[in-house]
Amino acid sequence: MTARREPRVVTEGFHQRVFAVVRLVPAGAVTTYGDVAAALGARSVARHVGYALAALGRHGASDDVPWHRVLNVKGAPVGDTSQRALLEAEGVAFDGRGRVDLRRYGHRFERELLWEALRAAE
DNA sequence: GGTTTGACCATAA
DNA sequence: CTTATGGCCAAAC
Repeated sequence: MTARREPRVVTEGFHQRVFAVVRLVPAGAVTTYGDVAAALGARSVARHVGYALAALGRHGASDDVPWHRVLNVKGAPVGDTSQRALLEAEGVAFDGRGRVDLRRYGHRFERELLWEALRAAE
């Protein structure tokens, strides 16, 4: 019989869910592409998180999404240089190499809130 | 409608 | 530290 497909993470509402997760990150905290992906169920979709956020600019629906709080796993901003200024304005400190201490500023997603946000995004 | 390009991460050598 | 590879796409050209 045909092989059973395991549930995918990147489904039709993927972009919406990425945005919903990013919205949970409060000012003064940061997260990473990998963490967002993990919150959605699979770390390997980190790339797709990037794709979704890149698409965000095209769509112009980034009003509610604090995209600047998303860093790469090294704790460094990706892309726009204004990202650093935005974070510093929220009280996030950068080290000499332009990196953020993720252990200090990294946001921990709570399951309850995550559920709620994801459910609302559907 | 094929080819190109793009906000990434973990792992191995 | 660097380089290479694999991993669930989707929009623009």
